[in-house]
Formats: sequence, C-alpha cells, structure tokens
Amino acid sequence: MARSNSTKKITRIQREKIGIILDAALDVFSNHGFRGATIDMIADKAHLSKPNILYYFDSKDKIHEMLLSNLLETWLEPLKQISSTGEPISEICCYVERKLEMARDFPQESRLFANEILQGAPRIFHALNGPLKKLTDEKVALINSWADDGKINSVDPYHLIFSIWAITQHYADFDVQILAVMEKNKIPNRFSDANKYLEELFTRLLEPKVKLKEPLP
Amino acid sequence: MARSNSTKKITRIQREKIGIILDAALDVFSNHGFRGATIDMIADKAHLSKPNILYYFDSKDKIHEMLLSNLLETWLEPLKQISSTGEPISEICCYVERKLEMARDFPQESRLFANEILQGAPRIFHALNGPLKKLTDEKVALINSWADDGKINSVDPYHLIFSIWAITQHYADFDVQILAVMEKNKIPNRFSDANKYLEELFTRLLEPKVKLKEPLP
DNA sequence: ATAAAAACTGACCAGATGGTAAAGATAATG
DNA sequence: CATTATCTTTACCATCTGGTCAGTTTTTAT
Repeated sequence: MARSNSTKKITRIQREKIGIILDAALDVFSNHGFRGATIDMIADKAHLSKPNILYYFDSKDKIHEMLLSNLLETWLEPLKQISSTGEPISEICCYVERKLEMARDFPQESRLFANEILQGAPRIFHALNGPLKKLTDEKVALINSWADDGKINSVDPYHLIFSIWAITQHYADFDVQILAVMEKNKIPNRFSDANKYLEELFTRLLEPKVKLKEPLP
Repeated sequence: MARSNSTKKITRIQREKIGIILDAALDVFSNHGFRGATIDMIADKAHLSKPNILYYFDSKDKIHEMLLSNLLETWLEPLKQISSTGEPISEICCYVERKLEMARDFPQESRLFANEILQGAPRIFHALNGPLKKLTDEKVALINSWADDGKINSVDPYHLIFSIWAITQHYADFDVQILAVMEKNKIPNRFSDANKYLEELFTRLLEPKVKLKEPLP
C-alpha cells in the first residue's frame, strides 16, 4: 500500500497521483467546505475511483490535513518577507501587493483557509497559535519600532495587519459578491484598481504626521 | 399543519417555536455551514425533536432560506443610512462604525453570510445582484459626487466600500484567528481599538489633498 | 520472462442524515 | 365538557457517504 508512512520511498506514480488528488481536493474543498465536499466529488474531478483515492490517503481528513499544511507555508511567506532594513512604508505596501497577488492567483487556497477559520479553525488552531502568532509578534514589534523612530505614523500594528489580511483576502473569498455588485466594465481591472486603491489607503495612513516643530528657514 | 402557507394565521405556539428554531439554526448554520449543520444539531440546541422541527419547516433548506432572507434586511440597513446631506467623511466613518458594531453584536449573522458567499452564494445571488447592487450603485454615485465637489479625496468608491465590508466583517468571521494571534491583554479592547484604528485609516484616506496653491503668508 | 510489488476496481457495509407516517398528547373553541 | 385543530412523538425509510476488502490488473525489478 502507498499510505504515506513517512519513511517510505515514493514512486513516480504515487507522486503523480497524489498531486492530481490534491489538486482536485483543493478545488472541491475550497468550493464546498470540508463537510460539503465528498470523496466522490474529488474522485470525479481527479478521474480516479473512490477506493483509489483512499489507496493514497487513509481518509478524507488526511487529504484535507495535507492541503492545510501545504497551505500554511505559502500563507506565511509574504509576511516573512517584510524586512526591517527596507523603507517602512514601501515594505508594508509591498506586503499588501504580495497578498493581493495571492488572492488573485490562489483564490482556492484563500477560500480553503477562510472555510477553516469560519468553522472555528478546528484543524489548524495550533498553527495559528504557534507559527502565525510568532511571526505576527515579530512584525508587530517591527512596526512599533518604526513608529517609535518616527518613520511611520503611529498606529495599532495588530489592526494594521488585520486590515491588510481582511481586505486582500476579501478579493478571493468574496469574489462572487464583487462580481455581482460591481459595474461590469470595472470587473476586469478589479485587481489593479484594488492595488492602486490600497497603496493610497496605506500610504496615507502611514505617512508620518507633518512635524509641527520644524522651524521656518 | 403549520407549514408556512403564507396566507395562514399564525398561532402563539408557532410564533414561539419558529423563533426558537431560527435561533438554534442560526447558531448551528453559522458555526458549521449549511452542509455541516444537521437537523439533529438544530433540534438539540432548540430542545425539540427532529420531526417537530420539520413540522414547522418543510425542510432543512427552508430554515436556511428563512435565515438568509431575514439577514438581508439587517445587512443592507447600515449602508442605506449613509446620507447625502451629512458631512461626507463623518458619514463614511459612521458607516464603518455601524458595520463594526454589527460584527461585534451579530457575529453569527456575519458568519452565516460569509459561509453563503464562500460557497458561491447559491441561495442569495439574486439578492446580491438585485437589492445590494442597486444600493451599492447609489452610494457609489454619492461618493463620486462628493469627490467631484472636492469634499473628499478622490478614490475608487467600489474599492472603498469593499474595504469597509472586508475589514469590519473580518472581526466577526476571523475572530478565532484574531484571538489566536493577538496579545492576550489587547483582546478585550479589540473592538474599540479597531474602531479607533479604522477612523484614522479612513479619515486620512478621505481628507481632501492640501491645496498646494495656498501661498505663504 | 517472471515473480514480486504496486496500483486499481467492483461490490459491499455501517452509520449518519433528511425526511415521512401515523398515532398520541395538548390546547383552543363552541 | 366535548370536539376540533394544533402540536408532538415514536418508529420508521431511503439515500448518501466514508470506508473496507478480496481479488484483478499493471508496473517494476531481477
């Protein structure tokens, strides 16, 4: 059997089929949620039989688990890239841009994540409480230090980060709503328009206040 | 039978029980999604038997449908209140505040809505495409007119609205993540902190640009 | 080529779940 | 009080769904 007993070597077929299954599963889970998805749906989408799916993964849960753990690295990456050595406002705006690109290019991953959180994050709470919290703490400290140095306007770093997450992911998670509501001819440009809007939003927020104490020349 | 044949008069018991069922159902649907929820869960939470639930509602779908249609009015209300006669920036900031209050006070409703949208809005697409779009169009025009008059900074009104929806609803839909990530002693104040942050965020965005032509005294 | 390992399938099972039927209990009404 | 209408429950059913198993086919290694 092929079940992922970690210490076994992986054949060509295993690598291929596992990839196919995960692709199909991502599609199904992200569109229907965990409970709404069935192994049959995944099997259909993957063009494999249900028992064949279960030959590669012990259970529906295991597939889901694998998707989530793959996701987490991808998810943390953009935040990691915020650098303490760069120009603060540009660092943050680039982060926003990267997150927005992810919403555009990986909407299924975003919805998988959203589904999981909405249901109370039963399967990834540990990751939120561990790696994500750790990384967030770091960046919160960094933002605070920038504010202390007067390089950016002093704002609550948690809420700054939350607002970035919220808005960027919105373009993936609530896409149907956006498509339904927006003027039709604006739809094709929604991501570039959003990018422009968000750059202005966060630049204006973070620009240090004009120093009143600056004397006239 | 009590089934909601619209033209029938409603007894006291019907009114009470239907209320109890909808409360329970909101709780269950918002925490588990449509497919994840079972009539048994709703029955347990409502302290009624499953067949008794089905005496008041023809099916699981009908309960869900009723919750969604109740929701829509509540959902549109804050947006409706943006007035063309008020002071623009304050009108928008008040809207943000109202939405944030809803996220705080009706998180279940918010999650019910989020679940529905995430699954592609199969049951309320018509409402998004109809009433919500209509109302949004109106407010988009209003925001544009404010910008034309130089009363606010000129921004893309769609993305302004989307960002307000995204951020405020985030505090309900992604609450688990916020609780996991945030410094513990900041958690109790998260809504008032968010309100302060958001007021600054949108005020700074919308303040008309300083007129550069202003001469030195 | 052939044996062993891996990959795959059809038939099936057990439990969960949405929903029904019919009879019993309760409340409203004359 | 009696009769009717409303309400509730017990015992079901049919279907869906996650998962198993015994055996068949295909691939790989010798």
